[in-house]
Parts: sequence; C-alpha cells; structure tokens
Amino acid sequence: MPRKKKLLPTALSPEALELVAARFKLLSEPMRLRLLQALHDGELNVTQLVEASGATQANVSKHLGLLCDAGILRRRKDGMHVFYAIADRMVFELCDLICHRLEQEFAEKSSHFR
Amino acid sequence: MPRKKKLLPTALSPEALELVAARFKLLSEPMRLRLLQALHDGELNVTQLVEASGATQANVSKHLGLLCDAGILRRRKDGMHVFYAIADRMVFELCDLICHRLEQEFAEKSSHFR
DNA sequence: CAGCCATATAACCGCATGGTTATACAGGCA
DNA sequence: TGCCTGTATAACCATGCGGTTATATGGCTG
Repeated sequence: MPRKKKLLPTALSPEALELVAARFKLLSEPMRLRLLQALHDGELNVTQLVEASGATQANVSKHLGLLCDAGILRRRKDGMHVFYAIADRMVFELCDLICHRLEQEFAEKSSHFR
Repeated sequence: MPRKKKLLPTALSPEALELVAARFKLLSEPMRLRLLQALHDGELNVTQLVEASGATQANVSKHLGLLCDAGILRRRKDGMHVFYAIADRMVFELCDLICHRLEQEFAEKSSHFR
C-alpha cells in the first residue's frame, strides 16, 4: 500500500477553492446550523424541525433542500412525512473546531479585565 | 487537573451559532481562500498578495481587513509596506477537512462510471 | 370523492456584501 | 517641498440570497 496523502500544501486550483468556499457558505447561516444541531441526535421530520428551529415551514424546507443537495443531510420519506438526518457528521467536527477556538479567544479577551 | 471538555453536544445558544456562522461566512469566499492559501508559507505584503490573487488592490485590501478583524490574519507594518500573515492556522485544518471530503465524494461518484 | 395534513416550490422583496472606481493618506526619496 | 509608491477607505452598483406569502403536490382519512 502506498502512502495515504501528500503532506505538502500544493496550492488548490481556483475551481477547487470555489467548491470549498461553497461548502463553507452552506454552513454560514445560523438557521442552517440550528437545523443541523437539531438533527445531532437523530432524524426528525420537517414539522419537528420547524418547531425546533422556530422558522417558517417554507424556510425550513428550503434550507433542508440545500443541505440535502450538498450531501450533508439525507432524506427518507415515510408516508406523509419526510425525515431528515445527518449524512456527513464532519459538519460537527468543523463546528466544534470553530466553537472551541471562539471560546478560547473570548476567554483570553475577558481575562484582560480580571 | 479536572477533565478538559464536556463530551455531550449541549445545544449551542442562538447567539453562539451566529458567531460560528459568521466565522464560516468569512471562509465562504473563494478570493479570501486564495489569499489565505497565498499566505500559507509565510507573510506577504499587499502588493504581493495582489499579484498572487489577481484581484484589484482595493478588493484585496478589503478582504485582508475582514480577515484581520476576525483574528485570522495579523498585520505588520514595515515602512511603506504592510505585511500580512496567518494568525490562526486552524483555517487550514478546516479547509483540509472539507477538501479531503470533497475529494472523496467526487472519487466515489466518478467510480460509478468505471 | 372531498377535505385535511405534511412538504415542496414559485414569486417576490429587502438586505448584505463582493467588486469597482476614485480618492485619501502616509512613508520614502529627489 | 513635491512627487511617487503602497495601502486604506468611501461611494457606488449589481448580484445573491434569506425570509415571507401564496400555491402546488401528494398522501392519508372519512
């Protein structure tokens, strides 16, 4: 078996950067993060997500569609209901990284006042 | 020494999600990713970044300002020049995660045609 | 079938923001 | 001092996109 990955950065092409940026953009909406968070522990249908997020049904549906198209969520129809679930748990890894870093930054800033 | 982190997800507050989303939004522009990538191996001044990115000086300057305000970059004035450098290398970790995942997704899709 | 519920979609509006152009500002150099 | 270079900023425009409202679709139930 050959080596797994190249270690050097090897500048990404502009097209690749577009795709990466698009992925970040998907995660750059608080409402979508709320939906993802609501789905952290398991699938929910649209009505449940509407309740959990506090947004309108149309709005929730649109966001879910985007996340689904990107492969972050998956859909499962069950009779009249449509259940959504996390398809790519890496999103939580990304959020946690940012979250901990922010926490750390604020802790440092606030320490200057003590 | 007590435990380092709580293990359970513990839903983030809406305000926290706003901050996390804002961080993602900063990374959701291809041009900003290009600038970050250009700075991967060390600091560069604005003129060099203009060349590296192919954008206008004003545009580059604006993006650099945003990244700097967020603490992702740091500035260093040297005479007439202003040098920018990565202040938080976590951005590369985030990009790599997404990048490898996209690579993997496309590889899987393309394999269906072989 | 009729009517209701759950979901998706289309049309629209308003705002945020990326890009450009022009200009201001500051440091070096004659 | 005056000019040139490097950088930041202000004003402006155009586009994208999140939110809403209204409507379509489709499955269930009486």
